[in-house]
Amino acid sequence: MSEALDRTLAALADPHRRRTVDLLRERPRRAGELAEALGLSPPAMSRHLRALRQSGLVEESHPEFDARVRVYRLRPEPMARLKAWLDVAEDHWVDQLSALKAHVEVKAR
Amino acid sequence: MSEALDRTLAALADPHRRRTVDLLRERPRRAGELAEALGLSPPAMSRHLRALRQSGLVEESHPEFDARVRVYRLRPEPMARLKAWLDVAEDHWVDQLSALKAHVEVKAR
DNA sequence: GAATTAGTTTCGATATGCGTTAAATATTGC
DNA sequence: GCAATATTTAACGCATATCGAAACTAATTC
Repeated sequence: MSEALDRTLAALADPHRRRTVDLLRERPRRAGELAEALGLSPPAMSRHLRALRQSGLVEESHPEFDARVRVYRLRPEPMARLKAWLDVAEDHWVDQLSALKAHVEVKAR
Repeated sequence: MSEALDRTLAALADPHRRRTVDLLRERPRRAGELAEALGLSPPAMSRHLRALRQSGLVEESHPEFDARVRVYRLRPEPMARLKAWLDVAEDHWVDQLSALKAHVEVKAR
């Protein structure tokens, strides 16, 4: 059922990958740009980008002007799914809170 | 800075722990109840619950009627923080989408 | 107070994840 | 064509996570 969610969470669990997502949230970036920003070696960065790609969080594209370069950009679905999962939880918290609130209010009279 | 977020995500990255959170979302539960529901041995469950406790996602309490039993319940803050982080991203998606939309609309004339 | 129950901790084994170095692929520039 | 650039893949070592089994703690029951 929520197999995809597990892979999303696993991908985001690594601090370097989460920072990568933070950077890609601003705009698409080149692999080398990300490596430098995170202080990672190119191989290490490449592996993280592969993990993010396999989780569906990012996608890769080659720019026209230089086919050596690979540009990564975020894909919205995984984050949207995660958000949806959290919102279910949030709804429940709201339920609990409003139930508590109602109980307190009745008691206050 | 977002050290707490990393620990939350690391805790949720394990499928058994995420399912545990799903179960605790409904209501607080005993350790043994969770172990049985997940098909985990008591030691395995205990270790997962410790990880969840250390991440701040759950808290433990002893019920009055039997001090051997340990009841676990969700704590809202970590999920709220995660939700807040996702909402920042969401805002950006909205920006990107509306920018794209505006671009398309102008072009359509 | 002996046996049972609920749960945790420890220990040893296996597996998985991450980083580094070195080599490989592909593309660009001269 | 040859050197340089951008990035990935491969091979290895190290740290960490997880599980099962056994031992342990503490509370309950009879």
